[in-house]
Formats: sequence, C-alpha cells, structure tokens
Amino acid sequence: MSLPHAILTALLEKPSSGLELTRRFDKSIGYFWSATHQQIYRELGRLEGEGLIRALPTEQPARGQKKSYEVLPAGRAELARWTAASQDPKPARDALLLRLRAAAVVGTEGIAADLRHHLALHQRQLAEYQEIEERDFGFGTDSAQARLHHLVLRAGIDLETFWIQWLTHALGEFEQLPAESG
Amino acid sequence: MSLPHAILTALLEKPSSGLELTRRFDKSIGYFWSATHQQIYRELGRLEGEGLIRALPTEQPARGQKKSYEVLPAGRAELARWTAASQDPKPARDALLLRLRAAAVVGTEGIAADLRHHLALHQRQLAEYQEIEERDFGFGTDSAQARLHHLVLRAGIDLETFWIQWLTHALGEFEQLPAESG
DNA sequence: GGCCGTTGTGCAACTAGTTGCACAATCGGT
DNA sequence: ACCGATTGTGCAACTAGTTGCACAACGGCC
Repeated sequence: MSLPHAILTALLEKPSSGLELTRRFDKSIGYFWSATHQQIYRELGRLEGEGLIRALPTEQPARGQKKSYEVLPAGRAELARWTAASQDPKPARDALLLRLRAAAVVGTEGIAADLRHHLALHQRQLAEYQEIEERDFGFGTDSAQARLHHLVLRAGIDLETFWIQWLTHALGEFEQLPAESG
Repeated sequence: MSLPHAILTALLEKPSSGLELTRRFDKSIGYFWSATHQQIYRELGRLEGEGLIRALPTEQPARGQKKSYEVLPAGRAELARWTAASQDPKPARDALLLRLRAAAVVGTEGIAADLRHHLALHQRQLAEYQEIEERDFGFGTDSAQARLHHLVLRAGIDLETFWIQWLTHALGEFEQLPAESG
C-alpha cells in the first residue's frame, strides 16, 4: 500500500520521469522503500489513471521518449491523508535470523561466510549514509523539512550501526562454536 | 522463499499440527518470520505434496481433527541446503520512515501520535524478549543450540532497543517543530 | 438435547512485489 | 550510413503474502 505514496512524495519533491524516479529511489527514498523500474512505471500508469498525477506536456510523447510527471492536487491530498492516518507496523521478516534458527537444528555450515558478507554490506551502507549526513546536514540544519530528513537518515545510520555490532558479535560467537553443531 | 523453511525448522524442533505451529509462530519464530494460519496450512499441504514432511498416522483423519506433521529426511536435507546457501538481503521497506519523508512535504499532522503508538509496541515487545531471555538463558547457557537461539534473541532485543531510542529521539524533535510544517 | 463459543482445518480471491523480456530512441565511433 | 552500447519505457507471467470466509468437531451449560 505504500509504493504509490513513495512515488507521490518523490514527485512532490521534484517532478520526474520514470527513469529519474528509479535513479532517485536508488539513492534516497529507496533506502527504506525500494522499487524496481518496472514497479515504478506500472505505478505511474495507475496514478495517472486515477488522476493523482499527470504527464507534463511534451512535444513528442512516444515510446523511448522521456516523459515527466507532476503531482495534481488530488494526489497531494491523497498523500496527506495517507500520511496522517495511523498504520500498524508490518510483521517482521528477517531471513538471516531465520537461518540462524534453522542452523541450530541442521548445522551452521555456510552461515559464517554469509554473516561476513552481510557485515560488509552494512558497513558500506553506513559509510554511504555518513557521507550524506556530512554533505547535507553538516551544521545548523534548521528548517522543519531538513530536520525530518535528518531524522530519517539518523534511523538509517543507527540501524546500520546496530547490525554491524550484532553481526560482529555473532561472528565472535561462531568462532567459539564447535565446528559442526547440527 | 522462506516460509517453507521456517515451517521445516519449527517442525524439526517439534512435530506439530497446523494450529500448534500457528501458536508457536506467534511467540517464537514468528518474531522474525510471521505467518498466518492460512499461510501455514497451505504451506503444510505443499510440503506434504513435495514429500518433505508427512502427516503422523492417526485414527480418524477428518476435517476438524488434529493432524500432526513430521519432517522427512528429504525435508531436513532441503532445509540444510537452504541454510548453507548464501542469500542476498532483501531490500528494506519501512512505512514509518517513508511517512516521515512524506510528512516533510505534506505536513506532520497525525505522525506524533503514531510515533507514540509504535514506541509503546516496541516497548512491549522488548519486555517480552527480556522475559524470554531471563526465563531461557538465565545463566551459563552452553550448548551450541542454546547459543544460537540466544544470539537471535539478542538481535531482537537490540533491535527493539534501537527503535525505542530512535522513536524517543524523534518525539523530542517533534516537540521542537513548528505546529505545521508542510 | 439443543445452543454456543472455542478449537482446528481449509479454500478462494485479492494485493503487492519480482523476474524476464521486448522494443524504441539516441549518441558515439568508424 | 551503419552498428552497437546506453538510455528510457513498458508488458506479461510469476511468486509470496493477505483477507475473508466456510465449515466440522468438541466441550460445557442451562
């Protein structure tokens, strides 16, 4: 239920074509709501059909031509409605923790390597977030918008930090484990 | 791709009927891989069809009768295979962070109340985890199995702690924000 | 002994996200 | 002028998870 709202938010921040949206998702909104270009195009079509957004006028609206969208008043209203409405959190799903649980029964083979892999990914992500923080929120950010964006970024940073700590701890535990435990 | 493996794990820990599985998911494996009873029944049917589990023999196998399943060797092998194989982490999806981002554009109305709601839920969850930790891992847990289970629980505890801290911080920020920021 | 809540199993339809591919336009080299 | 890589848009089929409902059996209760 959230992809359309992610797109509306992105389009309000800046009207864009499908590909531009895809790129921006990859390095901003996508950090906490990822989407592939196929999803985005499909959703743009739907939103246009519902009258929430519209394609900006262009000379040659043909296949393979850039087509930009902007949010219409109805779209903004819908986003405001959705944002204000309370939502229950989605139930958690974490395959890595599930695998650890499975490993307790069928053996830990292969897990340690993957923990290291995850650790590397989280370290990379954290570095990326920290770069953004330095670049965009270096000092005295004061507008309400900037504060909210910073808040979201903080969540990302702290979350990555948590994972890095936990994975490091987990790898330590693994070294003390007998070679096979299934 | 993980629900069948979650079920295999649970069944290896203890053969169970659909309802028993549902209950155990609610207070153990479901903490990081939730599933409804409908999903579980459907998946049990599939797993049985694939020869990975089988129904324990019973006198009256009729509707409304308890039917327990156990894992067959093929099922254990499949679980071992899945556990050992490396997997890429799923892209993140967090509606609350998305809403904050949307709020930066269309206004923060309604958000603070929901942050408080989430905070309460996470506090409750943390308390539950801590209770389990005291009950099951009070002191000197040494078997490899227990250590792995504890490790997973630790992840849960630290994750809830992170959310509680972040939400508390976020609520603090909100108090300093102008009443309307869209 | 009929009613009702609980336990237990299950199907069908729907929604959301993923994967795999198709195809047009543009640009740079040759 | 042609060719292939890149940019940009999009459909179709599939997989996973959710929602809503149906229905049988059991256990008490009045």
